[in-house]
Amino acid sequence: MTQVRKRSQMTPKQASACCRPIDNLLDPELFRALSDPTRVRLFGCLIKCGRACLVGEVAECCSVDLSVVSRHLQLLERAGILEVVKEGRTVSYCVKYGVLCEMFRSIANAIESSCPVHQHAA
Amino acid sequence: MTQVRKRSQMTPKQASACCRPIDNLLDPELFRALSDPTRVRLFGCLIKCGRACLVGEVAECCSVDLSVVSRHLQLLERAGILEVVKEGRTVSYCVKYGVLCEMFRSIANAIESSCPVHQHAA
DNA sequence: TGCGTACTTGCGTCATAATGCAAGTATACG
DNA sequence: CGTATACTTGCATTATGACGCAAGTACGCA
Repeated sequence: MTQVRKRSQMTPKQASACCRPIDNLLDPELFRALSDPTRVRLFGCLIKCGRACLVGEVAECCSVDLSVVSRHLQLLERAGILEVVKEGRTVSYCVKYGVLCEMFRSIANAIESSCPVHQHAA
Repeated sequence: MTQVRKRSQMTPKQASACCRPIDNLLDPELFRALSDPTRVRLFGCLIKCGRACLVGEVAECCSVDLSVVSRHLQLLERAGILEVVKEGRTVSYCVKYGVLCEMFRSIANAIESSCPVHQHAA
């Protein structure tokens, strides 16, 4: 019996070697961007606002310094979940709704497809 | 016109005051658990393995000390995404697939329902 | 061209967190 | 009982990150 083991018999080390959809989806950088309460609060405001918002506007949601808000928004943009729009001396950020939805759905699907119970159903 | 503003006219501060499904879903603690590369690697192994794994087994996936792995797994368990099973002197962890799928799907749905384009369609 | 507005960046401080080693605990086994 | 196994915990070290203040930049406007 030299064939591929059933997944339930694999060691975690063996499992780590086999490539699955989940491998490219669990990005620590993305999760890190959402791991700070202040940042999540700002992000939540933007999501619910539903339009591009000025840095100064967003800063009103929180009691932290404007410079802190500026850096948080930059970080969320670098994480790929906010889009920045610079016009003259103003800077606006808006949520990349499509990217976010697709990302979270893909993660959910990938996890589901790795679930042993789901394998039975398939 | 003292009625509720259309969402596209809200300031982020006003938006922060109105309660949406997304409010209780973006949990910084959850994301923090997935914000460390080593932890994500261990978590990925468990997801792909599809069964309960011993701490020692999981440690083979990574080049870090066993004590570090032990602590990472404890943290993921406290975040609610791993389940711990203690039997005799062994300790196993397994992924809470259902919880994870539902969580990520809920986030995706909540974000989608806050998307202005989605509002048009509704 | 001088001033105000709207951010951004440099820097120091404080807090949190990742890691390894060594020691400790708890259970199984002979 | 004594010893090996399977972790867990204490502790020191080092790294990362959040924050505020102050200074800097970039643009618009009179």
